Amino acid sequence: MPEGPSLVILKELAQPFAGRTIAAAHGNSKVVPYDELPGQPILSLRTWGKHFLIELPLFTLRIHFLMFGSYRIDERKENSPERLGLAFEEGGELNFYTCAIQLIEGDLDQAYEWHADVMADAWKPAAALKKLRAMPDTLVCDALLDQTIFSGVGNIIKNEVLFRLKIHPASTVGALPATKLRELVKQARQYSFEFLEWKKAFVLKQHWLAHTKRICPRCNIALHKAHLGKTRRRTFWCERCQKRYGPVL
DNA sequence: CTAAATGTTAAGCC
DNA sequence: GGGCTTAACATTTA
Repeated sequence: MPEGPSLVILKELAQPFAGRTIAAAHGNSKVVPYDELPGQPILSLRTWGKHFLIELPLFTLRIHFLMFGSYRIDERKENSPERLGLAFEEGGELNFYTCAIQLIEGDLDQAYEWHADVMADAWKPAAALKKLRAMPDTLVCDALLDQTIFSGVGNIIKNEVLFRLKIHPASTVGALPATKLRELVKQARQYSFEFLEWKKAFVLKQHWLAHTKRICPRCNIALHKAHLGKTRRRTFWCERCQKRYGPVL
C-alpha cells in the first residue's frame, strides 16, 4: 500500500467523502478519540507523501500505512478489525487497517512542507536540490528515501529511478555532476507519476526493470542485490550500466 | 512453512 | 546529546 502514488489513488477514491459528517466511529487505535468524532465534518482529504490526512474542525487524523496497512471504502475486511472505521450521516464508510494513526493539532500548513511531496502541485525541485547539496556525503540510495526531501518516494521508486538514470545506488550525492543531480530530482517526480498511472491500470509490476529483478534488461547480466546505505533497504542494481560516482565506501 | 518485504518510530547503548 | 542498532508493529506473498 505505501509509496506516494498509492496514497494519491486513495485520496481520489475518498474525495467524495469530503464535506460529509461523521455519524459513528470505532476502531482499535490507542490515540484516536472515537467519542469526539461524531458530528465533525471532513473539511478536506489530503496527502503528503505517504501520509493520508483527514482534516476535521478540531484536529487532523494522520494515517500512515507503513508496510502492511490497507483500507476499504463502503465495505469491510472480513478477518481484520478496523484500526479506524468511520460511518457518515450522508451514508458510506471509510475503514482503515493495520495503520499508524496520529492526531495533528493546529494548522496543517504549519505541520507540513507541502512542496517536499513529489506528487504535489506545490512540489519545488529547487528546494530538493538545495537540501541535497547540503548533504554531499549521503549515499543516493539513502537520499531518495529521505522523506523530508522526497516525500512519497519509497523503495520501489528508489530502485527504478536509479536504474533509469544509470546511477549506482552507492554513489555519494556530492559526487554527482550537477546535471545528474537535477535529473535525479526530476525523475523522482516523473517516475512517481508513471508509477501512479501503471498502478491505476494494474500493470505496475510488469514495468519494473530492476526492483525484484535478477537480470539487467539492458546488459543481460545478473543484477546485484544488497541492503545498502544507512536505511539498509533492499537495493537492486547493475554493476555494468549504473555508474558509481564518488568514493567506494 | 518460513522468510522477507512498498515503512516508521521508539528504546537502548556507547 | 548524537549517532547507531535493534525491536516492534503485523499482513501478504514467494
